[in-house]
Amino acid sequence: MAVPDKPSLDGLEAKWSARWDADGTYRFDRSKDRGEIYSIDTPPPTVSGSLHMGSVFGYAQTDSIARYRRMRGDEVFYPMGWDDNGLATERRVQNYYGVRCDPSLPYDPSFEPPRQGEDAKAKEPEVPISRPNFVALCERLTQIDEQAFEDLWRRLALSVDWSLTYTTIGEVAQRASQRAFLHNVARGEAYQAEAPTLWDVDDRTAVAQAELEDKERDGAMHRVRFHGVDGGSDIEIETTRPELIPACVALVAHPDDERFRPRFGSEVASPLFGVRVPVVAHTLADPEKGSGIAMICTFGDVTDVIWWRELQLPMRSVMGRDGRLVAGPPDWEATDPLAEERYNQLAGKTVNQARERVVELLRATGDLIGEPTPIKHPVKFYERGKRPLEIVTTRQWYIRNGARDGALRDALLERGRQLQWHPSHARSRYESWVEGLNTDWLISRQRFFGVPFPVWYRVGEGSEIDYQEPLFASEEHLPVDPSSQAPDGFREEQRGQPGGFIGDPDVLDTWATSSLTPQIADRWEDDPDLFARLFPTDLRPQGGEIIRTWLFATLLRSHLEHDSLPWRDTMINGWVLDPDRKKMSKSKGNVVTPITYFEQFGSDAVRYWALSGRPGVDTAFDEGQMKVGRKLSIKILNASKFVLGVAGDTPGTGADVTAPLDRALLAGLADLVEEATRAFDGYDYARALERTERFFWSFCDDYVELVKQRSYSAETESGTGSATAALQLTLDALLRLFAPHLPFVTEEVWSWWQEGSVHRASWPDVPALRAAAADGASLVYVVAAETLSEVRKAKTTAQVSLRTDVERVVVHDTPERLEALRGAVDDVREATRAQSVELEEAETFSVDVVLAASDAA
RNA sequence: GGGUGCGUAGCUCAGUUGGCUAGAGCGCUGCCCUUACAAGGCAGAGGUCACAGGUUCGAGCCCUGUCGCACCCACCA
Repeated sequence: MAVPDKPSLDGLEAKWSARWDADGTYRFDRSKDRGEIYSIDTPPPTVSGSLHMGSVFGYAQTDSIARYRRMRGDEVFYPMGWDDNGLATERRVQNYYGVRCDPSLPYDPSFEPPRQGEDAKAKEPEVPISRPNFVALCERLTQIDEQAFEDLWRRLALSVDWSLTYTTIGEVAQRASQRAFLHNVARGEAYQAEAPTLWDVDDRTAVAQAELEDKERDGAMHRVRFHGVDGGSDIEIETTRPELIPACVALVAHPDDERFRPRFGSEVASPLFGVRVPVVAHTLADPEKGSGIAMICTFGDVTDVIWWRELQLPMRSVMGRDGRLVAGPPDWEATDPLAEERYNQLAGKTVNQARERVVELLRATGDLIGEPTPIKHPVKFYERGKRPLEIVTTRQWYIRNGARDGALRDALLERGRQLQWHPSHARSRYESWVEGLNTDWLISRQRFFGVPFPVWYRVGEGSEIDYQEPLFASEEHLPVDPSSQAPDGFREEQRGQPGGFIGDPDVLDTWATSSLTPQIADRWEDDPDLFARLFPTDLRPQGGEIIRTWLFATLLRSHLEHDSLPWRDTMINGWVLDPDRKKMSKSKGNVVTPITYFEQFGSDAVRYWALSGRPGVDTAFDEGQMKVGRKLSIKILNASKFVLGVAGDTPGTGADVTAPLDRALLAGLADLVEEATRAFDGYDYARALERTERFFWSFCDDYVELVKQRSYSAETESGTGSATAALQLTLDALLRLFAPHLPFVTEEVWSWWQEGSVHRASWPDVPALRAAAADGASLVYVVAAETLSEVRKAKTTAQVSLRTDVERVVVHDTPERLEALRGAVDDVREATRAQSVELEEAETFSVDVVLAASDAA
């Protein structure tokens, strides 16, 4: 293809993405051995909403690494996955279609959703539909969303092999998730337990520690009187949750607290309900807080759970799974009709309603001391939740994660040290998370769109369910759906019948699938040959905010299943900040959609912005950087057009590089390649880009200007062949160096004069450049460029055109630098349009410029 | 309470073994239609490198402390 007269960026994205797809440019060759392969464990984006610049930011960075490794000769395994299972999708489906899943409803084969589209948000009540109908809608919408994501990624030029794409709800992922779970069970790493659990009352599901988020909320501190009994005096406590007084099981103070020491072992009676509770001691009670003594309820917060467990207190739960107080008082042992009547005023109320009522009652009985004091305090939320979490007792599945096992915890910390973190300090976030784990990983969710547990339970003759000995699916049948399939040895008709079975109704935490992305993408036991060529993988790129979830969980699963790290390196990308330095997020309403920026500046320009962000560093969203990227791309087009115009569009001019200036350029180019290589090997795509860009601008401004006249000359003249050879060699290398960052424009220029794709070309070869540079000394180029710059400055100061003729240029400099300049003095004379260039020794560098007589000042 | 990162030109940021007058881009100002590029090019102004000590011949870079910002972790009644 020839060099166009008027090069342009328009249409490059569509043209080249189609070509790459047709040519299979990024196709993975699975016949390669492990040692030849560079495998990437790509983050599967959550396909539950709009696309934002944060995704573009991190994925572009990963892609630059993939492209670099490919050019270095590695066979790059770079798949894409879609994380479509889980609550995020369910929420989106609810809003999008105006429906709600009610598992008690029967399947309706002719169901069509009442509405469609996000803006239809929840004016009308949601229509309840069956679980199979709901799951079908989830599948329908995720397919639409996944296509939109793929289009975006293609526009961004992610060099993934699209034939490798997986989804976290897909069959491969389900099989891997269930298999890994069964292995965990077999090794005793997964277990079920009935225990107090953090519970989201809106989504009606248990949530795990990793999904918690503290939020500052307005609250009020209530000072409340507990009544002395058996001759003891009253005790005042402070609480933010007076509605839980009926769930109170004890008061607790620090064992060394002299104020309460005499009371330990005695009892007090709760206000309103008159329930006798013991006064107990525990070191977690803080004498500084409140009145120094706290009430323990089942359960107000996670500290209550610890006290309850360690002090072996009774259970008096009042919180329902719907976030309302349950009907009828808890087991108070001694029941008082008045107390019962008071409790019944609270039953069925939400937390806030119950709190109000309790305060009224306390005020009436005189047990509220003073008025409630407004405070701000942190409250635990599910990270995507609207209301605070409650704690209810439920049966759940867990995987051991080191929270209760020091040896496992130490092993995981050691794994963290074996992993290569980029940047290295990202590891501290992992370590503080592992060190702070306080519960095993709760992996069951009371939700619908997810991977089911491959588990059934026997139903006894009296219809009681036997949770003690679950029936597990056998591995050869995976994936299974226990809600529609019967366990071995049973028939479907026995479902729910005495002597029959029931399926486990829960689904796995989405992270219990996502934590297996290496096994899913690499096809694990489905394709052991492929797995052996890919696992453990080379790179895990991801955001820092999911170190505690995705990274930790993946490392844990790999440690348990394979006794190895899942990857060798991890690259942690930063946040995208809006211009006000706030993290961009949908909830803050400050996100911008990438597509408008692709259209306005071009994909390469958007990538340029993303790849200017240093590894791991939070980076401001900056249109200015995109403008710069666009300018750079256009400059590459034009400079290439010039080079190929004078040097010809046939690669390899055959001439030797002989001129000192040309050799100096190539010596500098070799240095650049070494530096860019070192940067990329350390995952510093930004440094590689910055250095390459700097060299390129100098090449355009200085070198091209210096050799312009010489390269225009007829082939026979001395030095012409040297210049054109150097120009070609440099353009060739620069296109390769820019290719990982700016895939479209480099491919376009490459196509003007080279065979194949630049993205399958090799990374520039330093020894070859050194050989071509021969004795080249960078100083020649440096001094020549500085001299040229001084002359330009003189002309600018004189307010004359740069093509104005110059009578005389006198360069004052040290002998060493003058000697260097001597090799390029003809080029300097031509470029400055000077009649003569004279060199005079001096202590420091300076240039006298005498403009032509007619223009001279 | 513990931890991590960051504080360099009006703005966004480079500055990797401590080394000559601290850099880039944007923005601002001025000049130039130079046969690759006017949706461009060239040049200029602009900085007590948060602050205070210390190590060193020499510190933006190393050490100590202080202040500020962001984030992470934690049993916050």
